[in-house]
Amino acid sequence: MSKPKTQFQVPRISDVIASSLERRILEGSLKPGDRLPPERELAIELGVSRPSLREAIQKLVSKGMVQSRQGGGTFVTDRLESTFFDPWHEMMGTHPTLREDLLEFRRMLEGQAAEWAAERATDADLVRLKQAFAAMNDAFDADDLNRCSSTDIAFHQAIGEASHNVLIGQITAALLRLMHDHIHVNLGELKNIPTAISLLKNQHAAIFTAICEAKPALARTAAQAHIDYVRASLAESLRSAVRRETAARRLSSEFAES
Amino acid sequence: MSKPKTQFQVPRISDVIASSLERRILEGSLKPGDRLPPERELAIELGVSRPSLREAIQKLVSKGMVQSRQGGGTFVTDRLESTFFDPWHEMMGTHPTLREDLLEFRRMLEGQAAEWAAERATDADLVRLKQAFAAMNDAFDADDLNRCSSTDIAFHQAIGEASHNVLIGQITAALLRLMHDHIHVNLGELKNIPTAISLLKNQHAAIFTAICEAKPALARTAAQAHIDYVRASLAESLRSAVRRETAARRLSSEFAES
DNA sequence: GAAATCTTTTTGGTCTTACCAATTAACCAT
DNA sequence: ATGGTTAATTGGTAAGACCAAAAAGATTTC
Repeated sequence: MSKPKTQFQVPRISDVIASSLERRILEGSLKPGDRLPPERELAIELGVSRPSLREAIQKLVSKGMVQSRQGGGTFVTDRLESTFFDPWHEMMGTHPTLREDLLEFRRMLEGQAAEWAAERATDADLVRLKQAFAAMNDAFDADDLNRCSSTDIAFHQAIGEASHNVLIGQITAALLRLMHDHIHVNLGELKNIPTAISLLKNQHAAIFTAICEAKPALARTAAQAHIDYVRASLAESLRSAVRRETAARRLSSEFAES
Repeated sequence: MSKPKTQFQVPRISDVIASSLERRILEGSLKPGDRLPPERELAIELGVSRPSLREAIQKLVSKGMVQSRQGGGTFVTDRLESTFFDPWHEMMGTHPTLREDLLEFRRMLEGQAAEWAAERATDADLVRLKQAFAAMNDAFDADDLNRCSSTDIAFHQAIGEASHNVLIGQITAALLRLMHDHIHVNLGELKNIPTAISLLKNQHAAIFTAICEAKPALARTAAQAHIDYVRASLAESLRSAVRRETAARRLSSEFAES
């Protein structure tokens, strides 16, 4: 009857699974929008039965971290975006100063991300970074605007993940998603400047090598210089565009292309 | 006509069961401390299979509304210390690294906020900052833990707004909201250290005067030193707390690490 | 007779298997 | 190519069995 012994609550296996998946999501290995492997595969991979895996998944569903559609799959919901950044999509269009704030914030965020990435990146991080870097260079060479913006985002996000700070990773991802189409437009503007492409490539390469060679201070200044250049070019590009008063037409036509 | 589109997500049966049980608990039909019927009986009574019932129960477990003991039964959580709702809250407790990441991120964020605030604060900003600063000092003197945490948040948020960057302001606010009760707990811990209160007041004062006197570099280092102190004190406080922990607690935290 | 110990029953925890339902991809006919 | 039908994929549910821990009951021991 008496049970004064401190009973170790043996962890439920569904709790272990839930924590494992939770950690994958937080660390970015499972990104918002991603689809989880099918339950049957995942159960085998984790070495547990499907009912146990389902219990774990239902825990995450009740937390709002994933959503399941019968026949479709189970998807990671992006909590940060919905929590923090939902109202900002529209603000982006209406409030022009937000752009400047965003670039300013990115200068700090990505500078810090690059610095920490140079300090903490694992071999796996460097592999991912190298792939993203190569893909981005290919896209720039191929002159494909869509691929340029998407690979550019992937590259910066890889840096954010390599910084090994959950908040840096998540917020970088959210901001980049937020800016997706803006980056697209910005790159279109920058292409009017002849030397812009090669300059951008050099800046990206500088960040990349600084991280690979584990030089934090260099990585930070390189990342900040990159943002500084983008900001300056954008300002210049906007000024000239406004002067010629043809920006609107060209922009809309480019938009229609995509 | 052939097939009506399933616009509305067909409710999972586990969700229906969970809602049903939840309702019984909230209505008082199942009081805190009560034991639920055995899973097998309950499954028959509800007309569902046991795995489905278990999925529902695990949802409630993850919400902190019930607790299960193998061989014992499933009980309605007696005290409403559940802390359910925001999943980030829970992660804050279960994932120790998130705490560290958050403090690391705040060091960058609030350092930058203080720097920019020192550069850009308007007279109106300084007035608000002064009010928040005075209120915080009053609260600390009055030894009122609730007012301490709320005024502390207000002070830091005022700095965020004085930085005149929308993203800094918004994210600072979001993170502070997220940390609200943790700040509360942290302050409680820090109060065990005799000199902590006066040290915190000095640090806040240093940030405040640096911003008022428009010394950006000083403001930044002051803000970062503040976070550094909090982080160090917390780590020390946690270490001594862990030393007092029982074997069971230590085991469960190790489980959470894995 | 009371307490400690052992055995049985209860009860949650997990696995296996099977089948249903919705979605998606593949395929084929036009 | 296009559109519709079919097949494969994938989550949703059910049933049965076995294990492990806890509680209840029976037995032994003093």
